[in-house]
Formats: sequence, structure tokens, C-alpha cells
Amino acid sequence: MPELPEVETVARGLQRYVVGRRIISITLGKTDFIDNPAEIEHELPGRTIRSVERYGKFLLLRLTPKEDAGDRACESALLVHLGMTGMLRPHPAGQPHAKHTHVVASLDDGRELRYTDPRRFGRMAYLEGEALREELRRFGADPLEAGLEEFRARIRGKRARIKALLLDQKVLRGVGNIYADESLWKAKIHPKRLGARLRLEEVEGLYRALQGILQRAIVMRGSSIADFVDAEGQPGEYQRQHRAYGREGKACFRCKTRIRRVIVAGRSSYFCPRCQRAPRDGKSESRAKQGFGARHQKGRRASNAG
DNA sequence: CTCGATCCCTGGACGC
DNA sequence: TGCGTCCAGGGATCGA
Repeated sequence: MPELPEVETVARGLQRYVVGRRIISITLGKTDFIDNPAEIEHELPGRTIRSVERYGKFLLLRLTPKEDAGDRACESALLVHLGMTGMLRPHPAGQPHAKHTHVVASLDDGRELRYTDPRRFGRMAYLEGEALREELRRFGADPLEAGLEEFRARIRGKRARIKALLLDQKVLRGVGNIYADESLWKAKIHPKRLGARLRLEEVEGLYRALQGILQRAIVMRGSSIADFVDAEGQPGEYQRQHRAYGREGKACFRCKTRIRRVIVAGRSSYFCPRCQRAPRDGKSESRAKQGFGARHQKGRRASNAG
């Protein structure tokens, strides 16, 4: 469940150890989560890691060009998505491999950068040039960089449920289930509310709640609910601050009402039924199926993406 | 455009 | 102790 704060924590920890290090060799284990394993093996050795950045939930390791690239040199990077259980950490070269170690990059300082991931929900890809830029363009705004205006436009322009919008990486990059629920609780917005139907004050409240929570979570080095640890193997502390996520049946910190759990956008969503009022519109409260609710938009072949 | 369902995958919790 | 079952969930994909 590494989301923005966890990935930011890992990126910062990794920076100290791997920036400026040259990759000597790559050893692969299971590769079904890697876009193009042969390319990883072929392209990475010989390159130096220039920087480690967070991009949404991705770690972005920017690399130097190959020495013989000449004027064909272009931007290149290793993208790493930690999925649910992925971890990228430096280890001393001699240390025995942990279970589920699938990628080992030997570095020029005697360390190894190892990727472990029991469930392999993660993703790894080497990308360069236009392919890299194109991949990065697929994602929406960084919630910490977006201004209120942009945030408002991205939320109010959509008819989807607010929870689905927060989770949609094309709308905002980096928010996952935990921080979506936490920010909706803080802003007192029910997860099934439609983005387009939020009042302006509500959108602004959500914007501030989300930014505040993400920033605070970064300071506390993320949430460790399963077995998340940072680049140094340390767990985060933000799970102690959770107000909604994982608290089904427990008392709301504001009003003592029991926190409830419903499925929204296919994910468990924790909320306070008193602080976060359910929407009135029939379609968002799931039940309404047949009868007067069914409106078919016939003959509307809207030209998308104009 | 938006939805839900399904799949991927393994470890941990739980019931018997 | 051990086995079976269910669940967790980010993202891709597909059909409605």
C-alpha cells in the first residue's frame, strides 16, 4: 500500500545511498512484473543513477546515458511501482537475499539495490526519450503541487464519485485508499458524493485536508499497516494518526459514531456516517437500479477528447 | 463517460 | 498442527 507519502519516504532514503552510483550488473529473478526484462538487463549496466524522484506512486530513477551513446543520448529512467508489497532498498553485497527478491542491481560501491515484492503487484520499466515523456504524461496532477484552481477543475469537472476521483491516477497522481479515506473524513465528505456536485467550499476543504494529511504523513515517514518499511528498513508512524482507514466499528474521533465500511470504486471505504453525510441523489446510493432511475442517453455520440 | 466485475499474487487471519 | 477459505488492494482490461 505504498502511496504518495510512503513512496516519497523511500525516494528520500534512497537518494542518500544510490545517487551518483554506477550500476555494474543486473540479476533478475521472477520477471512477470517487468515491462521488458531483457531491456533492463541490457540497458542498465554501465549507467549512473543521477537522481531518485517520486512521481505519483512511482519511484523514478533518472539515469545517465550510456557512455557510447554520443549524440543519441536522451533522457532515461527506471520506473518502479511498489504495488502493494514492493520494496526497493540498498543492501551490503554479501548479505543473503530476502525471500521474493526479484531484481538485484550491483552498484560500484559494493552495495546492491534490491527489489523485493511477495505479491508482485508492482511494476518495473526502463523508459527513455519520448516513451518516457509519454508515460509520465498519462498521469494527473501531483496533489502537493496542484493549486486550488487546478484541483477544483479536476474534481468538479467529473461526475464520478469523489472517492473514485481521488483514486484515479489520471486525475491526481499518488493518492491511494488510505489517504483518500483520511482526507474525506477530515473534509467531512461522503465517499459516494459526486465530484461535480461538491460545493466550492467542500472542494476547497478537501484540497486543504488532502495536502495537510499528505504533508504530515511524509513527516511521519508514511503509514506502515502491513509491512511497509523505508529505504533504511524503518517503519513509518502515520498509521497512528489514521482517523477513518481501518477503523470499522470504532468511534469517530469527532462524534463517537461508529465508523462504517462500504465498497466504493471497488475498494473498502471507511467513513463516519454522521460527519460524512450520504448523498441524496439515487444513483450514488447504489440501490436504485430499475424503474424511473434508468435514463439512457440515446443518439449521443459525443466527440471525446476534442 | 462511468460503472462493476475479474484477474493478477501471496501472506495473514480465521474457523474447524 | 494443519488445512481450507477469505480478504487485502493498485492497476489493467472488458463488457454493460
